[in-house]
Amino acid sequence: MARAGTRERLLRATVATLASQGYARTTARAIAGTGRLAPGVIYYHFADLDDLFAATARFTSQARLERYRAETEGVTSAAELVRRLRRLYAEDAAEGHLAAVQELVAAAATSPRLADQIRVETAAWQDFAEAVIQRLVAGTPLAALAPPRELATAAVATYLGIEMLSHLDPGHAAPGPLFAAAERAAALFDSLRPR
Amino acid sequence: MARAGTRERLLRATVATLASQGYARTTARAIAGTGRLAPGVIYYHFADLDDLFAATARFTSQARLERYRAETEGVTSAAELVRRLRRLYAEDAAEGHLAAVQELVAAAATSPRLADQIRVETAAWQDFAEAVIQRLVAGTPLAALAPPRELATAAVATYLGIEMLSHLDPGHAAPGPLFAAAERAAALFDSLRPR
Amino acid sequence: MARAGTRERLLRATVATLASQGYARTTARAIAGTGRLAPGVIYYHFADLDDLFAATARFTSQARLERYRAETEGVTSAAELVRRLRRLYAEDAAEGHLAAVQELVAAAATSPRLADQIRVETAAWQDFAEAVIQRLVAGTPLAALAPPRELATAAVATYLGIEMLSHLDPGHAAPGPLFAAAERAAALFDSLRPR
Amino acid sequence: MARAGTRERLLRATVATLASQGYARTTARAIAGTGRLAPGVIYYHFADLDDLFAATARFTSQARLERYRAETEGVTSAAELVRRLRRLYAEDAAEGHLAAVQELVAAAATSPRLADQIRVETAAWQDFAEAVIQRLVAGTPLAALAPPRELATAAVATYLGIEMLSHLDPGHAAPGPLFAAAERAAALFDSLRPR
DNA sequence: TATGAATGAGTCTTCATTCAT
DNA sequence: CATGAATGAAGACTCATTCAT
Repeated sequence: MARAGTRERLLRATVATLASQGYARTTARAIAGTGRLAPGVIYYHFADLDDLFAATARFTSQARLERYRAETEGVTSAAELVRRLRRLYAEDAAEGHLAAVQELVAAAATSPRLADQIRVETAAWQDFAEAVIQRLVAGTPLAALAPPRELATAAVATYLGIEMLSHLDPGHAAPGPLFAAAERAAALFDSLRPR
Repeated sequence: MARAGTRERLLRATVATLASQGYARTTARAIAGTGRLAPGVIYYHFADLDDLFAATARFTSQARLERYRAETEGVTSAAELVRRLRRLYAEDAAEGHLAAVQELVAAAATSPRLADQIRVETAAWQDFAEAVIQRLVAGTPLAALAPPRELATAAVATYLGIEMLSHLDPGHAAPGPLFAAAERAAALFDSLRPR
Repeated sequence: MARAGTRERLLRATVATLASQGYARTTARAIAGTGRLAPGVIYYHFADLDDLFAATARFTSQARLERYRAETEGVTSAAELVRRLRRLYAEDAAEGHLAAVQELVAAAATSPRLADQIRVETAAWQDFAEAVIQRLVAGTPLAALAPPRELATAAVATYLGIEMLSHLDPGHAAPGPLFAAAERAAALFDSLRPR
Repeated sequence: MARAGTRERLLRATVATLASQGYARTTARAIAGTGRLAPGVIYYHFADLDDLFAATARFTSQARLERYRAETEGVTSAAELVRRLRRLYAEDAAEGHLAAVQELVAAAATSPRLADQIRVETAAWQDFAEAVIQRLVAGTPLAALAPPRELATAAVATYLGIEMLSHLDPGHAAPGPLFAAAERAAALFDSLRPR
């Protein structure tokens, strides 16, 4: 029963378990429990846990990247961009996407296979960030002093780092003031920009 | 004499093992092996592994913070600051400090005790970053649009995020261009600053 | 048509898998894989794996015994007999018959059902061996000092034992010199025999 | 407690379990149960089950070979030799030595490591058998028609094969008549021998 | 204090078997 | 008849922790 879709159920269960329990407790049993499946199914669809983790990295990263692309398409104002990112970040936090990614990055320390997959995904995110930054910065003096590629790397790093910090905090209070400050800076940036 | 020595040997062995093997493989046996000690000793100096990890977080964080304070004392030029941070970051990478911290943060997902300790340590780092930023930004227009507390949070987040990214990369190539770009931006910032 | 075909394909696949992978790795999936069938079919033709193993023992034993009977029919010279056995043994080795039987005997330790079947088969082989020996020994002094029934048991035991030894040897070198020595002894025996 | 000797207890428990349950049921849990030990100890003394099996092959083979050497030392009469072997075989059967070896040989199909060890042991037994045969046959016409090395191989093969057959038989009746027939043949051989 | 053997719970993984299609 | 996804019970192995020495 529920023949089709088991694979995706496993992927979603893995994201949810990583986000709520952390990597060390994301065992085969825990994942199966979250998805209300028998532990054995995992090995019917994936070679081993490593394989499942790599597939999960790909799955969750691509789904979110799709969403980020759709939401930021055509945005040219920095302030508007920050507002959209704030909403997307809230979605990420709610769905556990960022928390899961962070755990996967930690798990990658033990698994070269997973590290490879995550490198591929972060590269896609850096490309995305670079394209967005390019759109904003083109024709401004900022372009000269801060090359888009490096800004993109810093942006992805900061995004991940903020999630790390906010997960240590029971109130998850960190991102709020940060986005607020970013919005003020973005508004200033927009006002200085030539049209 | 040997008493104090064993405790510290355990702490150093834990940092080294976390950095080289990752959290999941930092077992009691692995730590003891790194420090050339019997696994049993751990329980003479620490209540359990959780306790050892919390103590390690404190130990390595405070030692590095001490060093960062000493190296950045009295620096008022942004460019000089970036140059010093670059050297300190290289030290961190060599000693495995940042890698160990990153693994501890991941481990904190499973251990509230460890999460508490790490929250204390990151707060200390944010205070330090805030003080340094205050020194640089005081009396410049930047102070208005980017409040030092938020900048400090962003700085710590970025530092941790960069380590995450660079650990995924076999060549650990990420930080180089980033520091170079930061140095150029810092020089520009210095030139715009009133004396 | 396809009905009978599938059953026999399963039997052949079981022999091949036993010979190449050993009993412990002759799983339902492995057998199905060898025969390019779905694992589920096994249970349409056999009650369970035990039943399949018992049927395989019967199948391969009877097919080979048929062949041994045909090839040794009418042979009265010991030397000629050894030459024929040597060829038959080479066939067994090539087809994996003996290797499969050896694995089935080991598996019989766990399954009384299979042990029963194998006992039936080895009894048939001892009867065959006894008949052949009877033909050779009749009217010679050997008949007195070595009763055919015991010689037959020893012959079957040695055959199985040689296969065990030769399977341990990567070069499978054991049987060659043994058959050569047996041929010399058989020639001597023939020369001493009254006509 | 019982600090020393745990290793040997494991080896003896492995022999006993192999003999009574067969290879497929000689699990870590079963071995530990037989030796009244926790399953975990196995991995404190051996790398894995493969390692334990290889060590068991060596242990039981060498202990028995020692005994065979002592019991056959100085025996020059074939009839006396067969009588001694009969007693030794009865010991083997009682202690499960031969049954264990047979299961180990079957297990070797899956483990190259174990196959290597068993090859070493069977070689030692063939050397032993060759030396004994040499003593008996020296100076008789048999030496010419049946080279000792090949006779030794055949003897070891037959010994293993008899054990296989007798294990299939619930009454273990096979060896009795065989040894009786061998004794008669040996007496005849002795009477024909020059002194 | 220090050692290292021992324990037992828990992890990943495999596999015979069933069953909806 | 055939398929192949799903189940659940083991199995091998690891590891934090304890404890006699």
